[in-house]
Amino acid sequence: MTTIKEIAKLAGVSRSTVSRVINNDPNVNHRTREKVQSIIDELDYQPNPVARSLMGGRSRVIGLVIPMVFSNLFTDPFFSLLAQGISSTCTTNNYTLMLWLIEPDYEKRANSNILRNRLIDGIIVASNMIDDPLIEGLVTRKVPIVQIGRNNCPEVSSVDADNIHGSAMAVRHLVNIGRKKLATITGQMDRYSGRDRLVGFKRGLQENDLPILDERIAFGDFTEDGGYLQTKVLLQRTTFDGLYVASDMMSFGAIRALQEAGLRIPDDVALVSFDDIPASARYQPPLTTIRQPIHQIGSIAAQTLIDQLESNDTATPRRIILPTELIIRKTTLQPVLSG
Amino acid sequence: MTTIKEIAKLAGVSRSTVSRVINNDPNVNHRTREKVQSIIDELDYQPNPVARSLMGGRSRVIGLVIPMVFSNLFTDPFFSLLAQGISSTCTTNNYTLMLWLIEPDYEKRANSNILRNRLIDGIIVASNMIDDPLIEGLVTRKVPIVQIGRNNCPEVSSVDADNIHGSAMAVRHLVNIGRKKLATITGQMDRYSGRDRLVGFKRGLQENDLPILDERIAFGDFTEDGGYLQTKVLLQRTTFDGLYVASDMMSFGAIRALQEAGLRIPDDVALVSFDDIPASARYQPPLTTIRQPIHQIGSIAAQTLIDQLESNDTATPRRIILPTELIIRKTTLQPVLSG
DNA sequence: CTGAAAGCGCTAACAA
DNA sequence: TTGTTAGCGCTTTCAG
Repeated sequence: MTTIKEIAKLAGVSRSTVSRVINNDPNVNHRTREKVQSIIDELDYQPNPVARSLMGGRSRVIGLVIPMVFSNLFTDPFFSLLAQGISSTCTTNNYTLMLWLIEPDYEKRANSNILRNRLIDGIIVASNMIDDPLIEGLVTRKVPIVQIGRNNCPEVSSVDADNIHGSAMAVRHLVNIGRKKLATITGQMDRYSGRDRLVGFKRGLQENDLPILDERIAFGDFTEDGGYLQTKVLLQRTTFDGLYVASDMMSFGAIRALQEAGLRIPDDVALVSFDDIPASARYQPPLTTIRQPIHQIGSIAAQTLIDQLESNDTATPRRIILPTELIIRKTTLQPVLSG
Repeated sequence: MTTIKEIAKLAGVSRSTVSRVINNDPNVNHRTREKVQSIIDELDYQPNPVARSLMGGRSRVIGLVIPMVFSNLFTDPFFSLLAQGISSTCTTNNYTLMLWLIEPDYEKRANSNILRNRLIDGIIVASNMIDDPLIEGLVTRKVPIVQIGRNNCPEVSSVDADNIHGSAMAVRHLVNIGRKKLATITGQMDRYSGRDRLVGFKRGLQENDLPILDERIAFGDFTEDGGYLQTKVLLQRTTFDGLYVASDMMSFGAIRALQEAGLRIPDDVALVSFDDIPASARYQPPLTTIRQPIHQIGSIAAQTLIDQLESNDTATPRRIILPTELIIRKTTLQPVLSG
């Protein structure tokens, strides 16, 4: 492999000078710079990032941590889309990506590995856990960090979908098509995504002057089985003609439960769910969903981190919230125009 | 951060001795080893992989390269499952993962970055392109490599699903349920996965004494639109009561075309497709598929690479082929028992 | 403006 | 069995 030494020899200068050329140090003679540069170009030389980061300099490597809570990832392309968005931005900016997929069983070990890693310049953590110990550890060690999802650390940058407005939008849609008795199945309450989607549901009810009834709120866990179970609970406990489900996966279970109860969708119960995963695009009955821009979230997260690194300003956190989109798939009901 | 120097000082030995303890060099006194080890444990010290790899030693970092040909990855959890399998094995063996998702537009640039990377000990490439230039470059530079998918380089290790047998199995199933006029839609012929699935289809026909008719072979491209188009082509050109589609995504398009032609599935045309992506599990009509063990492929690929690295034997390639599974989802037809 | 020298954390060859 | 020394490729003082 070509090293700085060879370039120096060929150019007839010292290694320091070559280093200066590489790093755009202004203190280099015009002619010297050109000569060195031409040899660098000719040999297609690039400095060894490993040596650079050993110096404590920038390695141009950033980390991506995705906790694999439950096995959602098996069916949910969240990870693919996110990684794609991040990777794409990294490529554009000449960064490489270090990936950790954390399995619950190995969480502690993985976290300690990540914290001990000396290579990365910064890290993106896709965590929606409230008070994630990894985030706290990273903050303590002053690793530049961008979180995917919301957090309560004011010093941590974050990029998140607008769960609250998205959920309120779902309610608005159900009201628009004439539904008044709305129920919801939530995600876990120890995640911001779970909490915020419930907050949005309630806000949507308020905006439409509908009552918030505890009996119409069932607490799920973002899994298909959870959706099935909690729908049964709702059916026993209350009546409803509109159902907002906090994730597509749960809605698959919910639909099963509704159909078993002999209810037609959307005639008897209209449904909106959050996420818009690809499987929901082909689902029967047609699903109306709230789509989050996962790819975009990824690329913005990466860009945010890279900006912080390059500006050397990791102290000023940025908190970005991206809008969601209502995806209406053909329903058999005519929307009722309302105020 | 803790360094080997501090450990040495605290243990009252030289850095070399600490290094020997870390690397399990037998030439260390029992008592010395214990003492050093206890300090290492106490301080939760881990050697800096960056320094290690600068030495040309082992960094315990391996690369994972996934080319994002077309946008299949958006809907196909192939990537998630594969990454999961690989990541899991890495964690178990104390390796970390460097990820490159290669977008077609940036392929050359990304390849050159990968090739120039000095950090990784070895690399896993999920490429099904025939004569992939990246693979050739890596071989030239003697980077230890395991390919996901088949290849024609005898010196490269590979892990692949058994596309040939899987496809023959699909044919056998169609024959078992009484179909005799079988057609297929293939993948691209510049990929082994495309070729092998066609080979398997033909082999299946031969095994069942059915003729191989060119008019019943339509060349697709692993996309939904391709499946739709090629089914139209088949419908115009020939008749068939069984269709083997080389990927689930294509089968979604194929079903659309069949339904538009007024054909019932599986009554008029029975269908089997390769992959068994999650979306196909919920599809209507129920899909019968050939499932490839993607998660397992990933973890075996990682294990193969790590074994090669740790045994220092990167010269002896391993070629592993993993069996596929026929997933039958309720069809309305009774299987006919056959020899 | 340029070069010599030191050092990042670690391992490996050589001495003791 | 252990310590000393040199060096991986690079950047960064410090002299010149």
